[in-house]
Amino acid sequence: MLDIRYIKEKPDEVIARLAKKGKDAKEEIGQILELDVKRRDLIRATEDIKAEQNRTNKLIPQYKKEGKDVSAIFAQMKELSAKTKEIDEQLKEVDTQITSLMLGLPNLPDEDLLPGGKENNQPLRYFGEPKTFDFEPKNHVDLCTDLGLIDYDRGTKLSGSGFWIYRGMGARLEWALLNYFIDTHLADGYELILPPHMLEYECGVTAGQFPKFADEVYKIENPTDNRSRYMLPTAEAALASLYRNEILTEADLPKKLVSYTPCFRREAGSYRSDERGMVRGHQFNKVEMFQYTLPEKSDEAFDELVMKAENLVKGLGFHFRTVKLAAEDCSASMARTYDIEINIPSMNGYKEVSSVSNARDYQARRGMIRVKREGSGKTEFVHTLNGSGLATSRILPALVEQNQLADGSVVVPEVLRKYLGTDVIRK
RNA sequence: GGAGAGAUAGCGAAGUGGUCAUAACGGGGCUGACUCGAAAUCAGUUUGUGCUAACGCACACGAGGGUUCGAAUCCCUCUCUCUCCGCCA
Repeated sequence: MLDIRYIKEKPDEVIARLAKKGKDAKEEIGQILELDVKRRDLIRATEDIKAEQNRTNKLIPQYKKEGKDVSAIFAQMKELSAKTKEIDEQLKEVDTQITSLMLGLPNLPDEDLLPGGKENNQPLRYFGEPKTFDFEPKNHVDLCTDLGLIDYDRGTKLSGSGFWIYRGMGARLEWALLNYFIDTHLADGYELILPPHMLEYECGVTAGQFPKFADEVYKIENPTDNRSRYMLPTAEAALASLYRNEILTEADLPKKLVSYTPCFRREAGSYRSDERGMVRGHQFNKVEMFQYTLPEKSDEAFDELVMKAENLVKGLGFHFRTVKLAAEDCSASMARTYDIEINIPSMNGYKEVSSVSNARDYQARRGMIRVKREGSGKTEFVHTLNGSGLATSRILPALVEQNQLADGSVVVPEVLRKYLGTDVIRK
């Protein structure tokens, strides 16, 4: 959620910045400003009457004690009460409209982002060299099938298209990756959080998925009660709500958290042909980094998260590039996002394996997550950041493709050997 | 799943229709006094949100609704917590 005071002060700037994200907010901003004036008028009107009600109300016990007639006061009170009720109803309606509009506005992109979409993404740095082969390399679907790492067919049998089964060494490789990620984060002092995999609606609102992007997540409805829950689309949705409606102290920050969860996505669109196999499914495993910081510390935290993600990819021996996303390619909640992309040989080009974002105070405003300042005692919204560290669904395909040998076996990266107990995966 | 009890400030807790929500009382935190320092003692201070240029004003007693001139207090619905029983990895 954006700061309504900022919208009021500089509406044109807000419109211009949102335009960089491809959002034409002219109409909404106009409506918000209009409703805000209306809202404040109503507040003043109802508060004046309430103050009078309170003053009058205090006279009643006094009059009764003195044995005076209170019927005139009762009549007056009744009138005032009717008036406030009427104005309060209008106010509630206006509040609902403003909230709905405010929740619909995406975050402002940082000033230094280029406008527009993917075509304006800027690679910032490259690490290593693309892998070359002196034989015809197989794609990961064939490799994983031949080596018995992934059972695509039976995954589909169990749950339909978009689901696969890790088995044997495949399952162990997956698990080894997750352990490597988590152990690295623990060594960096992050707290491991294992959250529920079903969340209530409010979590989606805070993270920024709801109300606009509700179609992207699975909804669970239980016929015996009428509560809905939503399959967790990313641990970010859980972690962003961890301190919802709480006031933290300065000493609490930064909170450095890491979660492992499966992530469930409807991915309602059609798959692109170059995303076969396990690159895009309805369920995948991800280790997610998350930070709550003081506002002035979030840039620093962002750099830390990017570096951590890069180091994980480096540790696996991948060539990668780090890309600064253009405004429109950042998701709605985020002020800035860097992607780390690796090369999957069969897919020609780079694929995102990590996405690190700074939401600034956007999520904190939606979830009322604040920090109390030590000196002034004032409360302020915290900043939230998240980054994948990492998702396995593209790492594992890339790993088997890049590390394949001519005989169809796959070399295990050094950092994973202690988890897997072998240095080569063979048939 | 069944039965019962509860939800008030960071914590414990009083308050059963107006004058104890400027939230008693207790304890905790912070500041000051005393002290070489500390403990003890004494004094002061300590919720959030909205509106306002400001003084201030309004709102919030788990959430939402209702009754009433007026609700922490009465009624309804929901959520959560605790105790006992049942079931259970």
